[in-house]
Amino acid sequence: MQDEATSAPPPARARPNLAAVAALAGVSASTASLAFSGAGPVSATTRAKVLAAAEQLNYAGPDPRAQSLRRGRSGIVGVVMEDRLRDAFRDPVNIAMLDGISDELGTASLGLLLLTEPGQGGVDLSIAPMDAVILVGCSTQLDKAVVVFRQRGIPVVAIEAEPMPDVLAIDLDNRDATARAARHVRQLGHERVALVTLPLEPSHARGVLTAEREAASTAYTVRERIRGAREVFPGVTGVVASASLVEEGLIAGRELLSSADRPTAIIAQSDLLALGVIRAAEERGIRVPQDLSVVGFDGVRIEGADAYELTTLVQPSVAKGRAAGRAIVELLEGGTPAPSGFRSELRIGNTTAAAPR
Amino acid sequence: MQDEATSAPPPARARPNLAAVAALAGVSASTASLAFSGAGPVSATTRAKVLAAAEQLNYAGPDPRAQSLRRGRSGIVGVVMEDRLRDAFRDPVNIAMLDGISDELGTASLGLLLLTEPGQGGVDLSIAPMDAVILVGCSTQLDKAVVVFRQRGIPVVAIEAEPMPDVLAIDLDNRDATARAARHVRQLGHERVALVTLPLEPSHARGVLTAEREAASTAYTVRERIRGAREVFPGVTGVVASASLVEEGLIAGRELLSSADRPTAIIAQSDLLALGVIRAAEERGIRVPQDLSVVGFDGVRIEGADAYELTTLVQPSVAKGRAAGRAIVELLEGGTPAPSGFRSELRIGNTTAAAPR
DNA sequence: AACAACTCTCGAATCGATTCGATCGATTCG
DNA sequence: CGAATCGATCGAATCGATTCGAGAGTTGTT
Repeated sequence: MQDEATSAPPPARARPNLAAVAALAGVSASTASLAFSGAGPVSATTRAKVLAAAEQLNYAGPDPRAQSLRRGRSGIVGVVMEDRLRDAFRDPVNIAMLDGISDELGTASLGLLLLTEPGQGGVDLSIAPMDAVILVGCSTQLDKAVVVFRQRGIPVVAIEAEPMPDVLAIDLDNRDATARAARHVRQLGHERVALVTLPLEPSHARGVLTAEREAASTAYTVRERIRGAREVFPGVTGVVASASLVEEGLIAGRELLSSADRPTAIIAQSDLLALGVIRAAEERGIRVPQDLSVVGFDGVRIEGADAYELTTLVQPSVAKGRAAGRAIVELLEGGTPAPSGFRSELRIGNTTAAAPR
Repeated sequence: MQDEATSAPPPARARPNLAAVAALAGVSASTASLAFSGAGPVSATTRAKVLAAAEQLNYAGPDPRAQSLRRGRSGIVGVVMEDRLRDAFRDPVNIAMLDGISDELGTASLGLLLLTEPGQGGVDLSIAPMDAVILVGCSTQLDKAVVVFRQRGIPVVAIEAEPMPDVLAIDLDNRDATARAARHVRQLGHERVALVTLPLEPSHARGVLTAEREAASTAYTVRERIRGAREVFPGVTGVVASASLVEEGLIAGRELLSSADRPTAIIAQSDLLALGVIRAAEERGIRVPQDLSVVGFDGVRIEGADAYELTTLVQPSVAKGRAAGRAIVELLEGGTPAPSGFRSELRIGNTTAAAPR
């Protein structure tokens, strides 16, 4: 690299392109393209010539980037998760959903680009070459990004998000389901009830669930579930966890169970949190369900929770993901899929019982 | 859509492009480009004019697909996982690694395209517009894909894979670490030892670990760990699990512990498998560690394993991922990062003890 | 006043492929 | 035997931006 620029730069063996292959094969670029894509009549001999030339030049096939531009499709679907990956993937419910998504996308030969909400230093959401986007439990903070998607004509599907114009919703009965669980608890005679919620803010701050925080929050699912609980226990409140983890449920449980008139029932917004609460109870010698009833959400199987069969709301996570993936595929094919809503089912286990007197 | 093709097709309001914006702003396309990218001197007034025109036309900014082609970069890094996502993400060790990867990639504004091995109906590995690829614990089945990557000049980093030319290796001391664990077991006086391995084949078939299967396998990590165990217990064998799951460890454990002269120590290839083995022991009233010693691999924290502190090989998963991500970034910047190797550390817990006599 | 230096803008080439319509021979049909 | 048909191939336009070198206009120096 230190010699002067000579008139003829060293061959530098640039990567071959379709034109080079075509030239070597003695055909036009259009024919060579046809030979690779198979979209058009090409004689067997010509195709063979082209492939031979490609081999000779060490050509790997049409450049995906150029194809993207020309076809206006990159074959990539963005999946935007609210949390840091490390948090999101720790909850089996998210994995199940992602699995559903990837299943459907894979069938349609679409790649899955993992993205996290902006402000976290990740990729600028609007800069990636995506054909469509799936928003997973995202806050309304994404408004700006959604506007860009709309401008670009990129279809957007949102799983459990605040309804937005031009965004196809895949919803879950968060509110109603929680209300059903709450009614179950009330029928058992509980009156002192507390919540353990998922994070309310992007900062994932722990702490008491205050009216201000609640009002300021943009976390749709969390608020819906709180509302559901309030339908049955109007003034109910509780604490906010910083992630859906057993460890976090433990911390929340300790806080709730340390007070003098501790609750007799705790409604947690995920099974992991619920399990943590149970651990906190065990620590203090509080028996579940005799002294404390605990309700979860999700209906995932958790290793190590063998002693209990959690009373929880079983949600169809994989189906949810699958519906989102399916919707994306239909949208990309020009169809107009209908929004869908999924129902959770209250599964009564052995972690809820009549209130102690 | 049913009317005849008229001479003048309806305006159809095509999405605006940079040229349209430039025209409206009364500047050239090149100037408009500069105004957006900021890579060149543009007067404030001109920039304002361009941005105003963009707003008026509802232009969302330069098309990422076109940028990819022109720049020769898409900003996307593929991460190829061996398993179905549902399996891969169930093991915290993989999540941790992915977290390390995404951390480094995010810092460099690179997107993370999740891919699975071919033959699973997913995206054709060589068809996605990627700038680089990370292979995670992949079998040598990927040879063909790697060839294509090389032809395309796409750098490849492989985590715990069979060494391949032109592929940067991020390695773990699987063999040596397992040997160390095995020595620990031998020092405790164990002689009847069995293995519970991770899947040997892409089919993820369960069953006995036979010499034939082993020889035919392309699962590098699994074989290395087996070899490590053999350094200490030359003829040792065992059973193959179909995934890294507690449930699978349970199945494997049942099989191993049902035989008349059951092993006094079991070396499992993951902590999840080890925990499953312990559960199998509990089922049969076999005490750990008094009657049975169990060793794991990974050093992950597992919910529900509180009763035991697993003797295991703690591996730096996040660091491994981070190293891979870092290497990718360097490679894309034209650097030549060195391959790296990570060491696992034997952490002795309370699941191993002197062999029963 | 002439020249250098600097700032801003533009034209044209380029990235690598796809695709539509036209062309050209060869075959088939009436 | 002329015309219609069909298959194979090619040319040229297009996708949407980036970038290099050149040119125009302005300011500063001696």
